[in-house]
Amino acid sequence: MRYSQLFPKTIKQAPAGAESVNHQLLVRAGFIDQLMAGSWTLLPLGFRVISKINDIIRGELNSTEAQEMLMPLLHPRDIWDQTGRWSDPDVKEIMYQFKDIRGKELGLSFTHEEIVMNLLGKYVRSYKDLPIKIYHFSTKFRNEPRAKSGILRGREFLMKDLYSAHVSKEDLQQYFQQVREAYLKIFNRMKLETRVVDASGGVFTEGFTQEFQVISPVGEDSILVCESCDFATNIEVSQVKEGEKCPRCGGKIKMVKAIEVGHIFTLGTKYSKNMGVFFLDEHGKKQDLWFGSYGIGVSRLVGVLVEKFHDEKGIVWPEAVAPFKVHLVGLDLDNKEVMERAEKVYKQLQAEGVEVLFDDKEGVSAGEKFADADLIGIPYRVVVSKRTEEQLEVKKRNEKTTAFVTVEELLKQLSH
RNA sequence: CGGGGAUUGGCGCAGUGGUAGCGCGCACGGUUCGGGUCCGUGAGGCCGUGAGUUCGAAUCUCACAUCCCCGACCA
Repeated sequence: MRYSQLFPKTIKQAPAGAESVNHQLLVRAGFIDQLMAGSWTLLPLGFRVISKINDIIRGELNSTEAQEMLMPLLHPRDIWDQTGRWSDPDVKEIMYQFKDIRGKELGLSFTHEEIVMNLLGKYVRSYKDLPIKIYHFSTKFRNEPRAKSGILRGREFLMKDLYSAHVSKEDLQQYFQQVREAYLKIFNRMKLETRVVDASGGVFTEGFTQEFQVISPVGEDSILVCESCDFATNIEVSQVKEGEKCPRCGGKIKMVKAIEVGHIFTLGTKYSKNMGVFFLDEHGKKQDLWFGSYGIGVSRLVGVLVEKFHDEKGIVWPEAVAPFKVHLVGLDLDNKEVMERAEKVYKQLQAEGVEVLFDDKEGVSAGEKFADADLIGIPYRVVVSKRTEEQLEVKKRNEKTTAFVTVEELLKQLSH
């Protein structure tokens, strides 16, 4: 991508009122744009980050034999009535519900348990049809009383939700553990350290759930963590208190703020029973399905990553989720020879499959280009200028030092 | 939904009753050329909306809307 073509360009000043770091930096660097409170456009750069995150999630979930699909966001009331959730006062607070022009009652999706169970009811007959693991990436709508903190809490956001149906509690629990491990890999790949905490299921279930929390001062949840091991628990359900000893290792327990990035639920047979969905076991006997659901807040993750990975100059993306791998900065581009060299490097990198953002603008000072590169936060900054001659000047965003290398050496460095 | 703050060119802001200004950005010319150079010229605004007060309102009053923050509530 040529920077001269990139929409939109960076801006110097954060919008009035933007206080949280992710709000300021993501807007300034041109990753997101606000439509209204809690509602954001993912601009081209932001969308590239989303795609990277989704690819990571997709890869790990597919290796649990889960299958990707896509479900509608506009839901008819009658399916939601089957579990009684349409009229649940807690649900009514967060679900957008309305009538269309014919008077048909519809809701905008804030989750898909009912829709998935309805789908399963059409296709599942036998124990041989199970287990089923299906997921999608889609927009979720939640009528939040208060949208806040940039992209961290919106009224409309992107989420990956996975649903699984099983013949038995044991099989569900086994898959639940498998998803738990997959989630840890997913967050690990984007360099996010998460604590897994037992939590309450809110409007979803009274059953067992676990949250994946990233410790951060902008977090909205308070969790109790052990200073010595990875023990953690949500204060909503905790048996231990701050200052006490860790039940696992005896270390000291302290309270910290954290952001929830994932939540996994064992939902038991409640949905299956309420919606009359069952299967026949090997004795021809009707059995309820064991159901689970598993969510990751994808757009929230973008904000969390910025909160965790930034410095005073801008964002510092972990490589796995960066919108581009290389920010190629051309200086002295009004010099024809330098421009030709920069173009050549740009094309070489592209030919090798390296994702590169090429700052090809003429008449822009070096300082301004460097400031933009720091703000956008791409992992490798590669300079071509009069000074670099036949070499490239490489600097990693998260390091201070620069090095002069050949294109071949750079490609080698990028490949591992 | 309770409390607080904000609303003036694209963005950030100043302007306490007498015909609207600065910085950035943008356009043009020159200058500079490795950390947001400098100089000049120019385009761009029903001062959030509505109702009042006044000879006269960005400025005073009231209502509403929108955004941000703190609570209550939650991927």
